[in-house]
Amino acid sequence: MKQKVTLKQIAKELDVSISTVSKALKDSVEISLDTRQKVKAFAKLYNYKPNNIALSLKNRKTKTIGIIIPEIVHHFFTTVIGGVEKVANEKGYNVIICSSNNSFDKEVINLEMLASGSADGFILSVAKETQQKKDYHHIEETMSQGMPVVLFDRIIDELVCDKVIIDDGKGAQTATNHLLSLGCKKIAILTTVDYISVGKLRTNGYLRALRAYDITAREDYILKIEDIDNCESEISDFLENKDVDAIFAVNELFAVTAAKILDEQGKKIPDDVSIVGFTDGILSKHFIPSLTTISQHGEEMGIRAAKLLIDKLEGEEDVPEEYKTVIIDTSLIQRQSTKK
Amino acid sequence: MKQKVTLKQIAKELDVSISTVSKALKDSVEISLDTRQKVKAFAKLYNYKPNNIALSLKNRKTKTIGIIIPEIVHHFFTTVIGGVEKVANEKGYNVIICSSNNSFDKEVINLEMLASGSADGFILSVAKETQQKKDYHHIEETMSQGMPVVLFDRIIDELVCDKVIIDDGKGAQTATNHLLSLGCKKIAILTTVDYISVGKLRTNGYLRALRAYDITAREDYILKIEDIDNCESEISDFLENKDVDAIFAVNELFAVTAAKILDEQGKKIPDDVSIVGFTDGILSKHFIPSLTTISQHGEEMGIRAAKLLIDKLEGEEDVPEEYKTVIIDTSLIQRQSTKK
DNA sequence: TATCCACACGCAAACGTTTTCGTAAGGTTA
DNA sequence: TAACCTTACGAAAACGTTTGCGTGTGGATA
Repeated sequence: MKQKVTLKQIAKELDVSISTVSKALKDSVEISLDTRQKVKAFAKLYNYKPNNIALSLKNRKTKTIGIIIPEIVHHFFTTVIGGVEKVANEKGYNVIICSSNNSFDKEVINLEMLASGSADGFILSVAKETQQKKDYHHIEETMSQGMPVVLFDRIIDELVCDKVIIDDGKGAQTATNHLLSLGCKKIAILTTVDYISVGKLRTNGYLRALRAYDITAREDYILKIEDIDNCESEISDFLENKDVDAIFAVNELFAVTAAKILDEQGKKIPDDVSIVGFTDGILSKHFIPSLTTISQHGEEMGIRAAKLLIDKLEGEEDVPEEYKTVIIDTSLIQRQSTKK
Repeated sequence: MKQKVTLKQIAKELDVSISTVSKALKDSVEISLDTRQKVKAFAKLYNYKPNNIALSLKNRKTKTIGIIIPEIVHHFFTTVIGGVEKVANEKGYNVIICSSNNSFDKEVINLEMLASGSADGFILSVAKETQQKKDYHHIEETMSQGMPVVLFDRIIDELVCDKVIIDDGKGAQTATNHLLSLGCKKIAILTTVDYISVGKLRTNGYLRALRAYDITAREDYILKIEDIDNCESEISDFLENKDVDAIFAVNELFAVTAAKILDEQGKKIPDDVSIVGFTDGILSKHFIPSLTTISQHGEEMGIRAAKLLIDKLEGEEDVPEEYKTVIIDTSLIQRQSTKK
């Protein structure tokens, strides 16, 4: 088992100094051609690779981006990661991914861990618990130590930093408008509790769309689901004996669950009830009927977030602070769950 | 913007030496109680956190596990990651995730990058291209440098290291047996091309099950799909005018795509055709009808892989090399796509 | 008073790099 | 031959830690 070879070892073998080896490998003119070639040959033979840790310590940067997301087993977030990776790799950055599992504590731990030397900056979507607690000290602290942070999707208005979001309200409005334009009048919404920022925004968009059509929103058409894991029974209770002709669901799971329940009730989609979801994931695409949905363009979000972050990382040190909020366009993908 | 505070700075402020600060923070008896308290108070005030990079360099270990997977936007792999994270976090390890995007080159780059200082060991599932090329020098090299590697799912028989797999053949056999026991006689299989190890193993399991039932396998009941992105048309062609009463698909996507096509052909599931899939993902669970499938227990795989790796990392240095192959049990999850 | 021992702390090396600066040897110029 | 310039290399600092060991101070002991 040959251990990793270091400059020191090469230097010893070749009976030159460490600095000579380092310079030779970098093709410095300070070193004679002869020595350069000898060193390089030796390095190649022993498969020398500079130690990243040492480089990080020396350069005081890691060339690594930290991503912290609420869930790793989640299609939307993974598409965002995909986008980040794309840009990061192009620019020679590595990516560390951690999941907070929607726990505030784990978010804090992960952030502090990565912040103490492992990453130069962060792309993050905050945990549910964090949004609930409204405690952002860990993020503020990270920024105040000079590490840029880009928030995406589940952002925090109070925090001054770069952000990448979709216009959740507008997306929801588009979805609802689509249903209205199809002639639907009794449109229910399946949404989340209010402390989830995106849930609230989407609910508002739904309400706005109704208002624009002079339709009075009805309390009993709004279901704020508490426990996602148990959404089936909540939705089932909600839909029982309810006379709706359309459903707007703020995520995929709610949409397909509703579809399933309607199916069991003997209702036809889209003939009896139309459904529009949010997030263009695998479920929407492959479900029968396939679901009309609002695409969030996750990969694009990742790309933009990564670019913003890298710009900050590679930008001038003392350029006046300037923070951007990028709003990614959503788009309606029309499929089978809404009639033409 | 207060920069990160270091031992040196604290030492300077308090007019003591760096070592005193370090020891004080560690509650060393060498340092007087008085000084200790002073240092700690100051450190807390300035929110001192030891620099991980420096620690890694000093200790020659990073307390980080590298995961390299073929795809990040993939339910099964993310569940594995979930399992790895669970164990890793318990044991104080960090996790770096990279995706090879099924490209050999990217796999090599990622591995070399992480191997040069960023991670102590690896958990990896190889890229399609790597299986095709049969070039494993990068993995061998990593191991020869003393970094343990645990392979999972898409493993490489030739490589001597820890492995975590499911018994793909047995799983496929279970699936096929299930169909046979329901009285199905004309069972088709939708599988991948042979160089994907798990695809081949599953195909073999299918064949074995048929043989045990004294049913001769028919070439025209076997579809080896080349291009996953284009599976719909391949499956559609395959299924046209084909008189089958059951389908075993080696993954979720093939299963639902087949279901969709059958639906369009006016065939009822499970009455006309039964379907069994592989991988218990979101699609299988939420599809209508929900799919009977073989669960791979991804999280469990992750947990076992992480444990194996950490055991190696924390084990004695010169204990005789010993490698384990853990086989995770698969299980049949019976749902609506196969009749009772 | 000379010796010894705790006590409390500092020095320095080490981890693997990069880079600035210094310098010896040899050659060129005046 | 003295002054100078190249060429080719080495020494050392720096990044932030940890830790073994050395050491000055003061008090206790003989």
